[in-house]
Amino acid sequence: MIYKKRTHTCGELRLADENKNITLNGWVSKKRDLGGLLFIDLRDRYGITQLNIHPSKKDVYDKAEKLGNEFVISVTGKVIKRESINKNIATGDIEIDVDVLEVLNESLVPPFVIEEDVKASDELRLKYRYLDLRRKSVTDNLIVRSRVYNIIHRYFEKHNFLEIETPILMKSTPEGARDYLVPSRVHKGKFYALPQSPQIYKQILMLSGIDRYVQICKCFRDEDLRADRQPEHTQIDLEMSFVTQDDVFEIIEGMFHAIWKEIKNIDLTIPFKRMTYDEALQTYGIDKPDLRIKGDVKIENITEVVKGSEFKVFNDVIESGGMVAGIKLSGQEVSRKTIDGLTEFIKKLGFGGFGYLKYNADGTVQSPMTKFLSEEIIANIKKAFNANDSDTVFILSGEKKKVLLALGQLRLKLAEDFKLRDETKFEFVWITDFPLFHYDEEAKKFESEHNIFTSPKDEYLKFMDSRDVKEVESIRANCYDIVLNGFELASGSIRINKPEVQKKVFDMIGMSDDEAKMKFGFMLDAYTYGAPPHGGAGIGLDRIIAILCGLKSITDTIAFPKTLKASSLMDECPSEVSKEQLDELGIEISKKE
RNA sequence: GGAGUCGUAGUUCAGUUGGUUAGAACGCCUGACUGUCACUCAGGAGGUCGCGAGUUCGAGUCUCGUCGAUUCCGCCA
Repeated sequence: MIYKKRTHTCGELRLADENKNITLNGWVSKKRDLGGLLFIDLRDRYGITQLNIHPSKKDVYDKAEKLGNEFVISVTGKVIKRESINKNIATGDIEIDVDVLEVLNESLVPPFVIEEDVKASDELRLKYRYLDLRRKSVTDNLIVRSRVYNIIHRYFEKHNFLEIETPILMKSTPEGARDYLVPSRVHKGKFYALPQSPQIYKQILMLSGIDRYVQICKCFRDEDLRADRQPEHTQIDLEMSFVTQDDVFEIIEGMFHAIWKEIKNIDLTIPFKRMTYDEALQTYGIDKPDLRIKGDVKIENITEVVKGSEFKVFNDVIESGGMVAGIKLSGQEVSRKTIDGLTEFIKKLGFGGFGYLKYNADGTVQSPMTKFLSEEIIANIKKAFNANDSDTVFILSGEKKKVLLALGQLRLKLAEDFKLRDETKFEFVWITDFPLFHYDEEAKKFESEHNIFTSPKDEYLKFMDSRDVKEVESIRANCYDIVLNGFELASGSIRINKPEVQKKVFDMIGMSDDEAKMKFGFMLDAYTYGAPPHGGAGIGLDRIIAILCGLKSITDTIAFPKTLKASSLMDECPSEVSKEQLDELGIEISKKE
């Protein structure tokens, strides 16, 4: 096909280009026919330029009148200054006085109008994703994503990392999430798994002396989805040898600094804040605290303060080893209606309700608990929270962890309802020292909190042979997360590199030698040939892009996302396959009852 | 696996207590219009009310099932 190729893009021309003879290629975005005078907005991914079709050029005008939206055209003409300028678009000072118009392709009427303020449902947008991607707001996300890839590649290259691809077809391991399986034709009845992450490969690369590895890779998990969970997501995967936790932190902090500098022109403060898991839980009631929340909205343990009160609810809880704790809301008007709403919220979390103390501006105290609590205790609670008049304190009592988690949720709810988040901030924080194991009451056994290669901190090695729940659950790991604005962005650990420690972990979670050998034999073998100390992390790229683009969901950071039922509405996958294909694989589909 | 919400014109939605011919806006088509940029104005076409049963004299509306989208819990790093 021969046509006039563009000399400029649709976002490029300015008043300085006046009188230039140029050619543009693009899509008809909008036609405004004033009868005799015809304007066309021509769109490409760079922007929009207005075309002016003058009736004196009859053949051009006749052609232009027949154009529909989304027709692909090539126009040649002169850049002229507009009579009435449009301040809303970058090219708004000029327009093109069109001399030649070629239709490169026609278009059906699109199922929805392609405009920034799109009215179509998500379902329709996904079905016609190619049309949705013509919208600037979606394209812009992909542009940010592309730039971030580029920054990452450059950053790790500069720091001497090797970018190494690991297999997409790998061995299925039943630990962690459910695997996506791929049947083998050559080995009928056997299956590959798609990687949940390249964890095992990257650790093996460390044994190979690769020393610094990075990869931007796809990870697959066949689990039920949520708004911000896709069946395949992208991870910045890295691993380093001869390092401590601090070395890993430094590299990752540098990466975030580089990304924020280049994309947002923001100088992030590094090193990031650090907080242990226990501190996060006790202060914020969650392992991914949102530190953008203004005011002193923290959890205070007031078990000791209310000891010896007349209040039976508190006394029962304290007697059974529980806790009384609360959070403070500063300087907000708390109405009866607010209390009712919050009570409803707390009930959903499995509590009967909560107590509250409203310290009024006039010095009086409003609370359903005044008749049970002495003036002294009420004053001491105020002191414990460092509360002022016009502050409100919400109090929960019960089993310790349950109270903390509920107050954590209440904190987020208050932040939402009273708009306490400073949306301009990027609050990074490392959460460290996670527990290594937890006891599963149902299965009656210990389970790994993180992946099974995470190393225990040296000072807890003494508990690795214990089976006392308290002792085992007290073991802390060389394990860390990066949390940004309440979202977990990255997770990693210093790995176990001594076979005898690894064996203790397997023992703890009840995995026999035979079982371990079957599942990870090759890996355990590898670790007997001189494994260097090493550690790393996996960083969620989709979520980083979502935050950089101000999106709530990761869907629009991905060119072709899937729905919550893991299907793609555009190409209609997954789909059935032919009997021949199944026969080749030796697979039969069992009939549903 | 469980719970909730939604599904009506090409699109986004309205549709009263179950009652005559299912409406609006945008889009689309036709016509008019020389400075629009959400152009304006006049006219027109366009419906398997997701699908399948049931209740009823009568179902877009009520019930059950099913499919799809979506939100949450379980699950998942």
